Amino acid sequence: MAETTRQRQKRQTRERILEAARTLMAGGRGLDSLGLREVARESGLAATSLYNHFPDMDALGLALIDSCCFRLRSAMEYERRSMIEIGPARAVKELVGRFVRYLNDYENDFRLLVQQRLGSHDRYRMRIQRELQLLVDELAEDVRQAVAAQGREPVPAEQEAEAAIAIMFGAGISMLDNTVTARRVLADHACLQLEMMALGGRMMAQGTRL
Amino acid sequence: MAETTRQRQKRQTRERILEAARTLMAGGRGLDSLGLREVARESGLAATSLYNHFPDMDALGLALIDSCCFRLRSAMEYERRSMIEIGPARAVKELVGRFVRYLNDYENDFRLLVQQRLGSHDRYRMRIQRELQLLVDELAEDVRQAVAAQGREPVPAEQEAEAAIAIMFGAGISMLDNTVTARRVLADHACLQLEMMALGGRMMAQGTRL
DNA sequence: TGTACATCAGTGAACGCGCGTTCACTGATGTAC
DNA sequence: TGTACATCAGTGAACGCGCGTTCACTGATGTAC
Repeated sequence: MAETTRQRQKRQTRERILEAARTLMAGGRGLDSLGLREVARESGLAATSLYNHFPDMDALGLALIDSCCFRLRSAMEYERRSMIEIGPARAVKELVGRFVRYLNDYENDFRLLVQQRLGSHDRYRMRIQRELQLLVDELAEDVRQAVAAQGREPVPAEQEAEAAIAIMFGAGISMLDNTVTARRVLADHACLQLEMMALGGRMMAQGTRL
Repeated sequence: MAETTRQRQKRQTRERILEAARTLMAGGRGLDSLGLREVARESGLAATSLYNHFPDMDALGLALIDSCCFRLRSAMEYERRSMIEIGPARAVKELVGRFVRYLNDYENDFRLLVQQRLGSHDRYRMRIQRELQLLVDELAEDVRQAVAAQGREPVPAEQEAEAAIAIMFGAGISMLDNTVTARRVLADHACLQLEMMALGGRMMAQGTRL
């Protein structure tokens, strides 16, 4: 059944509210400091109207986080298949490049996710942790497939993926307070670090230890 | 000149205020949600008394962060010298072990630092970033010295250190929401990841690339 | 050592303000006949 | 197609509450003579 006028308008208003919240957080402000009246004002609505879309402020926050999770996944999942074929060196560059692009496009998303990953709100935290775990799992699977496709010894893929995400997120956090030029340097560093990690994984696969 | 009674009492009160703030944040609450009256109540003081110790709430927050930075550095700097002598495998274990101990002892410190690292308050953020950079620099120096002491090729120490801190902090964040048993597993993973990183560094020092 | 004065940590009342949420309402949109 | 009724997104007034900060004040501690 097609969407009625009313349903469409409601959906659009809901999106306007979320967009307003996003706008307000653009300057680096935290989700915690976001006020209901403030969001309403930015949306061009009466404060009380927000209750027609979200039962309370927590629900609004969760909706925001959900949309951030969705966009992070969309951005990072793009063209996973081709990653396996291009070889490890280019795959690392591609992975970091994708992440940097995500960061440029959705800087505030990233900030929100990392902030709330350690926030005081349990549901927010768990939602984000789950999302990050999915990211790690998928990356690990990619690594496994790529290594298998090359006929190499199986590497500790899960560990590599976990470390890779940690390294990229760490670099991402540093990037936030830096200029575009400095960001490029940080991205190069992240590439190098991921490369080291991959090389180390190969060594381990061959039984070498420190 | 010895401390007068008044000076001692003032210092003690100040410490009581900071301690109260710490206590209130113990449940995982953020610095942002901390109220002046709340801290005063927990300290057993009138709300207005806090102004005798801090010009405003921001200053209180900065003092808290300062003390957290100090304790992080103290905890991680302990016995740096011996790290160089015990060899890389044990050094990695020692490093992670030290970090886990820090996390157990000062869980709320860590939470505060990581939260405010991306907070909206510029001075807080810069203070913490500076502290983390010091940590990276020192670790890099240790790596360099250890490698030199072993007569190995110089490795990309700065990169290894940066990645190592990212990996440990990432693991630390995951640990916060986990049981003691799960924390041990996460610590083992971090050790493995650091080891991979070190092995990869050696490969690179020999000119190997992906 | 005793006295007179200065300092200043701590207090309680008061300020204006925005917070999240509730409520009864309006009026456009949707629906049943 | 027209009419009568139901739904429900959006509104404005009002709620109690705690926020950070100011101010004039008290009384113990410190200091100069």
